[in-house]
Amino acid sequence: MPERKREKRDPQQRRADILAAAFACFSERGFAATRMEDVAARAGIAKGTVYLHFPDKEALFTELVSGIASPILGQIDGLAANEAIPPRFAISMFYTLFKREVLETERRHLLRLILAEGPMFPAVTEFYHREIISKGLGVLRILLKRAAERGELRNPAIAELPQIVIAPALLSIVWTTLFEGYEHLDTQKLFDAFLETLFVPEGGAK
Amino acid sequence: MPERKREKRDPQQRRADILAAAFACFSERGFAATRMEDVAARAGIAKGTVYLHFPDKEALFTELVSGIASPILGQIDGLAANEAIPPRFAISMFYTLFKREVLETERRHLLRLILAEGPMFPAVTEFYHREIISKGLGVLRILLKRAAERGELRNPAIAELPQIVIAPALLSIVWTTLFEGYEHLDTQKLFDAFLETLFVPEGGAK
Amino acid sequence: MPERKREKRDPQQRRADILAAAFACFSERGFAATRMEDVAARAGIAKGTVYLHFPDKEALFTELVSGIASPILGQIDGLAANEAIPPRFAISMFYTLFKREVLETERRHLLRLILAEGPMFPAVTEFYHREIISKGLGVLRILLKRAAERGELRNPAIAELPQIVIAPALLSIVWTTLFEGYEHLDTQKLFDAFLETLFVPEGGAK
Amino acid sequence: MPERKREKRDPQQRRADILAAAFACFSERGFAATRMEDVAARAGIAKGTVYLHFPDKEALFTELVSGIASPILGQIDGLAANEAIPPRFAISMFYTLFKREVLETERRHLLRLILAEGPMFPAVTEFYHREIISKGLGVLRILLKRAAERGELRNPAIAELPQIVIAPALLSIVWTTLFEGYEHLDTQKLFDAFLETLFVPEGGAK
DNA sequence: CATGAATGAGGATTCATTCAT
DNA sequence: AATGAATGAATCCTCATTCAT
Repeated sequence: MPERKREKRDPQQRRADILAAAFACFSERGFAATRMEDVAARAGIAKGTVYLHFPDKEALFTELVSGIASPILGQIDGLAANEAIPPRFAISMFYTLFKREVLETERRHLLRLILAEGPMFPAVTEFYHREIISKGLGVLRILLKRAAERGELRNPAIAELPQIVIAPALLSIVWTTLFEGYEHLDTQKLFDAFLETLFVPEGGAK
Repeated sequence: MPERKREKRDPQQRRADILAAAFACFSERGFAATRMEDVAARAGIAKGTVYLHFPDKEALFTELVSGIASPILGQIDGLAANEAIPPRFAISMFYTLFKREVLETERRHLLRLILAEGPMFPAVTEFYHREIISKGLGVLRILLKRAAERGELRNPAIAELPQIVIAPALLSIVWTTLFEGYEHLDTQKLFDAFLETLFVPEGGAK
Repeated sequence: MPERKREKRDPQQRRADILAAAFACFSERGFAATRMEDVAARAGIAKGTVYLHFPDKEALFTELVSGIASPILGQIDGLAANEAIPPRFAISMFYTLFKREVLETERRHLLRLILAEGPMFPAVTEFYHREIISKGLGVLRILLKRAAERGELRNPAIAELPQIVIAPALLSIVWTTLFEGYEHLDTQKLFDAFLETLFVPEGGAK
Repeated sequence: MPERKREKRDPQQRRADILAAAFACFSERGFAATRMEDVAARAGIAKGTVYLHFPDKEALFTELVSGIASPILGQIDGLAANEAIPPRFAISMFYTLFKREVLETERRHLLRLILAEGPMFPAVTEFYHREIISKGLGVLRILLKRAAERGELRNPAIAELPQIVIAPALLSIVWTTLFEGYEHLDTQKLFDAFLETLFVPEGGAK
């Protein structure tokens, strides 16, 4: 019997446990359908303990979706800095990073959460636009402009629509979280084909 | 006294009213946060009356999301039938249709609903894959294959990944639903630029 | 078996039932210790039904203490109007009225409630001061002044302290609700003796 | 580092600190609305420490209200002992004592506490009647009787109703606690005027 | 059919009390 | 002894659903 009553843990660790449990619950059932008791049970603690770390359900949710995003960001930032890196390679890296850090981890449910619950939590949406989307698009814009100047884009007009680069990533997330069970999608192929479509073939330029 | 109480309407119409009200409510607040009373109020009827038409909240939701999709479908089906229609034009029409029938109507919230509530209602997800996604991809696959055979695609590999065509549509929905308030996205430009990227320029292919 | 399920009553009556039940509960146990379920049970209805008539516990309490006072007031108002009524008789009537309408009814717990919970509900205190105390003191002031002018007060200075007339009433309430079980107090005697103390003996003036 | 944690104080002092904190809290918010943590915080100690001195919340409350009364008592007792002290002066002293020791200290909330929580703690009510009320009335009865015998009372019947002397004191507490914010009451005047009413004027009795 | 008052299970949150440190 | 994190019973309130009118 794993009778682990009144286990006292490092507050930071406890907090992390709760966030992990909350992420699992919210991912599976959404904000409204998740009971605080579920989160507690999943974290292996009592109902009341959650409230020692988060003031209420909404705060738990908000901190959760806000906090999970940050780590992704740092890695993207670097991609545009070095001009020596070919834009196509940088964007290819963006997809690879996205695949490894989001799509193939539990974080893939994050976007679903934001999309699903966003309108109910404007602060979250605003945060995501400001901190993630806006910055990501900024980097992409630089990369696309650089590519356009170097004649590497099949359609230079795309340099003004960095969102287009995000589209397949978004699709991969939606597909994976909703339809993968019914029909497989090879996301690697998707990203490769998309890159190949955006960029002039490597050897064939000129 | 203009007693308009207990107005008796055509049951079919009443049913449609409820579904319309339900869609508005569910779109705005999600399944859990929508109260049956809200739906009734929006439909201009009493709480109990809803139950004369739908056995319970879940059934209302399920019938709703299922029913809303059908009208979209019919129009897409025709696009691939006529071989005389140039594939590029057909796909352009697909985007136009999507814009007019989904993006610029309240139906744009549909995806959010499915994404948000899908995990709680697997039947809905399954239905959407089978009835909408699967069929839509089928049509696109035919069109892309035809385009590839005619040498109209810049990257013929795309013929096997019709999801790529959907990606910008998906992005447009997500953007409109979540971020439009913070930063405008010109969806027409997005679709046009994407089409231009997919297809070999009409006259100018060397 | 008195199985009286889903009994539909006149809303006004239902409301009154709830208020009566709430009064009993709040009187016995105070605001905090009273459970809404207790009130419902006492009113013979389900928990949720209370909320159809009062938005929350606090509103129930506030309406209760505010509403109970009103009927008392009307009768007092008249006492000062007629100059022909001797002040001593009017004040004697005041005590009699108080005894019959408050002290000897369940309303006697009202004051205890206000005294006990007042500081937690400033709106209630304010209401009582404005609607009851202030008006009552106004009437008393007129009566005492008249009595002083006619030389009927043993100590004319009291005309400026109408609160003194209320003191025995207050005492009777406190005694009755707290200590009557341990030691009897003859309130009639108390009021009579008090009157006799305030006023110059009837025959002996001049 | 001026580590002042885990300060060890004299247990008696610690206990007194807790009682003082508890009185402040209970006075302000009542029994139910006071959290043990509030008491602890106010006493400058940790939640658990309270339980080292009092078994539970109820015991803390009971010991508190019982303990607070004792100091008042001793001083009153003496008033009746010395026959040389004129009754009027003794009762005047009673009011003065009451004013200084109760009305103008935080003890003025005591009555409210007892009145509010009495029904939930019969032992407290009983204690107060036995230890305070009963003894106080005993002293007053002696004084009034003595005054009556010496012809100093305007209305000798009062000798049998010592509660009458308490009435203005009670009123002053209630007024101060509830209504002072809305309308000022000069309690000194109240007591003086009442004394003047009870007793035959010193020199001027015709 | 339509109504909306009534029901009561369910979930968020609080807080007295315990106990490992 | 002192601490304060952890516990979970208790309570307010909501809302899907029912049913008497």
